[in-house]
Amino acid sequence: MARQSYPGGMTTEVPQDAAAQDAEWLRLDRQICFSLHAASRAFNGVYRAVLEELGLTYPQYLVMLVLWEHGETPVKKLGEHLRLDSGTLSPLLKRLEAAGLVHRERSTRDERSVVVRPTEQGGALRARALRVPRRIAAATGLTPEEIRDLRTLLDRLTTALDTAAREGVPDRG
Amino acid sequence: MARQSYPGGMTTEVPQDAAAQDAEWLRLDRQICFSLHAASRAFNGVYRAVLEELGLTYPQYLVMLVLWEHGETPVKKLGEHLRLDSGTLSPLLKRLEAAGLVHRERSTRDERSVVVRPTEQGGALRARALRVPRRIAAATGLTPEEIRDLRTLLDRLTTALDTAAREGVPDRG
DNA sequence: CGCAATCAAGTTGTGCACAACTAAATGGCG
DNA sequence: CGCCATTTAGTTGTGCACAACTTGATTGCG
Repeated sequence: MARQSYPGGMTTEVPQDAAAQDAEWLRLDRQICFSLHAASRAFNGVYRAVLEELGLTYPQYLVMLVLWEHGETPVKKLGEHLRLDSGTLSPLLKRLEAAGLVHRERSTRDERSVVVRPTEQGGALRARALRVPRRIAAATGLTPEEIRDLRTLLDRLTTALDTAAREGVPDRG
Repeated sequence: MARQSYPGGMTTEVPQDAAAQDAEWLRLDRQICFSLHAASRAFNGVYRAVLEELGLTYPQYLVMLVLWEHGETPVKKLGEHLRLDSGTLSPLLKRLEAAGLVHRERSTRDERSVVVRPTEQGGALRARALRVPRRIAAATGLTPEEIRDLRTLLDRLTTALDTAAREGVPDRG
């Protein structure tokens, strides 16, 4: 997995003309950075438009998707599903609760835990959300196969990146 | 481009058992949503770790990449390159200026425009940034071919999504 | 010319992401 | 039992994204 060959036939071994190669890498990095960043925000923008009529933001929609699929869920579990910590979830859930879509209640079995469940209104929203995914898929202009490929690639990417982040990113291969 | 067939052999024509299909789509949407959202944040996390020693955030790095490649650039142009508006760029540039990395000056030719250029210190930072892309690429665990494929897919995605966002996302195909 | 439309940057307000921290409950161990 | 490490939510502070708005400069047209 390590030791791959790269653009100029270069390997992760110490190259001879590192400076010139580095400059080229900087250009490539700019491109991939931009692509990913732009795609992420473009996706966000389409979801924003589609979710507007539901009164949900994109992260709020993700939370509701989990609740619709699994029902009553502790904040901790929500965080694991979504890879979000309480610093993000607490205020988000507070807003969902203020909107009357979810109910939060401290567990009696373990009073550290807070259990979140959709309210009746929150459950009813699912019916209106059902047509969202089709519209998003249409907006991507990708075939189902391409969507699947993209997802596979993204999941591999996430796993690798998370591992790298945990173990530290080496300066040289 | 429109009118694609989907999972159950369904087309964008009015389907017969829309409800059951919709429920399945909701599950798929949860998956692709999560994948993209997670990948985006995982990428961000790795950049955060690598850029920490440069004292840059990820968006600040993107700005510096543009400035290193093109030199003196008006805020407007920066925004076009990065697809960011002044509401994001103004405070970001203010922080970069406070850090001594860029200089901002109102153009004398057109006093609406503000021109940004790297300071000497900002230019010097490029040397230290040169090794960043290699480390990121290593962290992805992807081959150069896969990186290229990913970029192609992401660019197509962004174009399609931006078009859909501009033209409005249809409820039914 | 004079004025309305346009344009660039900046400001304000809302929401998300995340690091660092606090507070309270729990569980294990001497 | 009593104490401490761990766990779970929540809070605080910083920075980004974006919509809506303000301000001031420029442009174009009657």
